[in-house]
Amino acid sequence: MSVSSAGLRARKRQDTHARLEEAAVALVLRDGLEQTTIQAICERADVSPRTFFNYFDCKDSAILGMQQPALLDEHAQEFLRDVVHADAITAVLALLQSMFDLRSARPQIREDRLELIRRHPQLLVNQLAKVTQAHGQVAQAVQVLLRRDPRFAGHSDADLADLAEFTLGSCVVALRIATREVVAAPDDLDSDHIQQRAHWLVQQLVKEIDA
Amino acid sequence: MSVSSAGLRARKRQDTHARLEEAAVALVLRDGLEQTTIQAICERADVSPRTFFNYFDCKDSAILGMQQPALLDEHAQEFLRDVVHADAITAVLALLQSMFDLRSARPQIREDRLELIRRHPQLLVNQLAKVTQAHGQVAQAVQVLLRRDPRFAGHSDADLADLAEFTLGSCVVALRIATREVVAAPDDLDSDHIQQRAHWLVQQLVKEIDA
DNA sequence: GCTATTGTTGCAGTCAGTGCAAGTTTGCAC
DNA sequence: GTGCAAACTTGCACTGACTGCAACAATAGC
Repeated sequence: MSVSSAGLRARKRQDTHARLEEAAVALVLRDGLEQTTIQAICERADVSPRTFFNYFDCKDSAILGMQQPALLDEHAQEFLRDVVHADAITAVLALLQSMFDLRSARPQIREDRLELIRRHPQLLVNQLAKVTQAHGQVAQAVQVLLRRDPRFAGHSDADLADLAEFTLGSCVVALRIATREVVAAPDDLDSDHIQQRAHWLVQQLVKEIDA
Repeated sequence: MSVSSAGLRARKRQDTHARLEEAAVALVLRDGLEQTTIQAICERADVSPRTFFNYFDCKDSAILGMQQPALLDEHAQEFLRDVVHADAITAVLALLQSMFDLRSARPQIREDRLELIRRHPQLLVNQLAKVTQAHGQVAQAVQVLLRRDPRFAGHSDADLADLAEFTLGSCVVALRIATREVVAAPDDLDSDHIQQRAHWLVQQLVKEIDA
């Protein structure tokens, strides 16, 4: 079962996907976020502008290599079904990192993406915001996770739903800030560092509340 | 100093502003969010489409009556400079509510807005997200607030900046969820209820972290 | 090879949002 | 009230994201 046995169609799809990602990253790095049009990306990737939207739902998704929203839902349910973590925060942070994994791409693309995040923090804000919006399916997966925790046994479904959404939202914010911070210091790029920093942020929040 | 003494120019501006808000709310309520175009809003408000952008930066802002982002910054600094609250979370929640005050409009508009939030939760997500993005000035105001708290005296500026942004982000999420929840139960519409609910969410988050 | 499925593309179109320049209205000082 | 400067409105032309549709091309599986 070598890679080439995956079928011609599937390989072409992967290839086009990769070319679009590469083109998006390279052009935005060279010309800037606003200056790069989808049309330009398509020319470089040698596909029709219309085809672009068969692979990504918007420009930002191509730049950061995010999957389509619908796929995020499935991924979330699958991920949280099995994994057992120390606490819900850790589990959700891990989920988010697995959705939006800066390590997954080829080294060159990865380095370029980090630079793009440095130059355009807005990218991270916009893309991570999508996780929150994604039909609430992700939040629902978190709710299932919380229900397994005996400390939340007494809560109503409505309370648990709100709390799940809030947990997800807060983790998104923490991960965004932590990523930006850690990315700014190139030597420290490490998913564990990002996670630690995000976790630290949540812990500090505790201190603000009961004064 | 009656209202009419405010100058003709200022009064006309207020009037146009109000007409645009009314038109946006009425049309979205009647036709739906996607179906309502800026052009239609302008026709109803009897102004040119080009003029719309002298008052709002996008469609959603008109629908919910949000001020321009630049004004939000000033407001935040002013608000947090004087007010002293029990804790930072409470202060930030109060700030956000003052920025985005569902009570401020005329009764009819207000009721319609609540219905629109019920029908299109996305409105709240998108608009409150802007607060986070607004040039970081709002986050900076929160940082000043945190620095006044002796419990955070030992932190570096970088830590404090991150923590301020995280605090702001979490409060935005909490307020969004709490607003949607409270708005869904029409009898309970009360800013205090929203604030209590948001505060409760943050408190619950604490319980998730140290398992 | 034949056929159903899947992917690509061009086309035509809607709509948000921007810059510019010309025209109009208001504020204000004299 | 005259005249000038500032603020506001408007039309125009434009860019660019994004969508639906229908024709065409390529692949998979038999």
